[in-house]
Amino acid sequence: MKNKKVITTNDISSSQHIGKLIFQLQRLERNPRAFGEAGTLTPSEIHAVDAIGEDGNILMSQLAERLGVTKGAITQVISKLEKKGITFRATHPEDSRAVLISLTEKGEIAFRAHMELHAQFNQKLREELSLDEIAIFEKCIKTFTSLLNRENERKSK
Amino acid sequence: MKNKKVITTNDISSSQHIGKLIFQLQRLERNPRAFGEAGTLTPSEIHAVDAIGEDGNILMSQLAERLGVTKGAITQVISKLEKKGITFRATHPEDSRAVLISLTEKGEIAFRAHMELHAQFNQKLREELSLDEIAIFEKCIKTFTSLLNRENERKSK
DNA sequence: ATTAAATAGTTTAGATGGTATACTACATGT
DNA sequence: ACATGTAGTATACCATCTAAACTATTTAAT
Repeated sequence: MKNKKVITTNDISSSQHIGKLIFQLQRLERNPRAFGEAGTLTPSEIHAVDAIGEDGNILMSQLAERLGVTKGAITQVISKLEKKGITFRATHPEDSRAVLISLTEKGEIAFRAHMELHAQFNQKLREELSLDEIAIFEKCIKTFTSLLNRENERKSK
Repeated sequence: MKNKKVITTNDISSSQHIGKLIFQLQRLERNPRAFGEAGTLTPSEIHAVDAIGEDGNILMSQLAERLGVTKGAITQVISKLEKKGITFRATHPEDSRAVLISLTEKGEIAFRAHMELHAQFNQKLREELSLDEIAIFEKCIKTFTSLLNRENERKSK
């Protein structure tokens, strides 16, 4: 039987906060969600919708790059979205191998519902934090992310 | 063909930073990793090791609660860890239904290697951010997490 | 004491989301 | 013209989770 904390240094506390953040993020990323008239979409589906929505239309391979997954994974998620009537494929006019993905009307609804969700979340955050705090928060997130990115790059070599 | 940004408000930028953070976190959470002599563990395995390591020993159901998954999921991950020689089961002395999980020597090695990884990461973060910034960062993370938590709770009702 | 209900953990089928690999079809450079 | 490269797809497999049915044990009610 041990004590709860074997090592006690001031860096543990920040780890704990970040740990809880990761916990909640993962929890959020595990469940499907309803997007208005567009119906229920899984996390990976809405991520794809988000990327397509921001670009207007996008190649399969660009989507793979952007979401950090293989082309095979994209084929699967797009096929599901197509079946749900959220996206549609079109052959690229100058390269018949390439496939351009776009949002249907229903897809646009899902996209806007998702944007709205984010906007609401950001507003809640602004209600609880000052502008200065948010500015620093963003800087820290950027630093944190680039450290994480370096970590991920290092590992994938 | 649309413009890259349909809507441009100042809350978009913070979304983008957070989006990238989530992207990198998920990327990190997708790949197994080597923990010294203890061998390679998948993300969910090291999460379990972490929780057990901090408590010394823990019941299956406590572990499920702590990791935010069902008991069935815990049974599965612990069975894998046991097969790898990282953890072992013991019957609770006062309730023969209950099972206490503990780390083996090898499990302790994995736990310490993981702690070390976190400590190194925190140190890098401290090199790039001031103490004041870190303090605000932690406050923001806490706020952000509790908002996320509320969101998750709302949904699971 | 008996018995019903609650609780701890396990098992298993199926959902989700990813990879690796082999494949088809098309494009491009020499 | 032909070898090589590239875009996307299909498929087998892996990791992780849930839900639901199950066993075994404990607790509570009468």
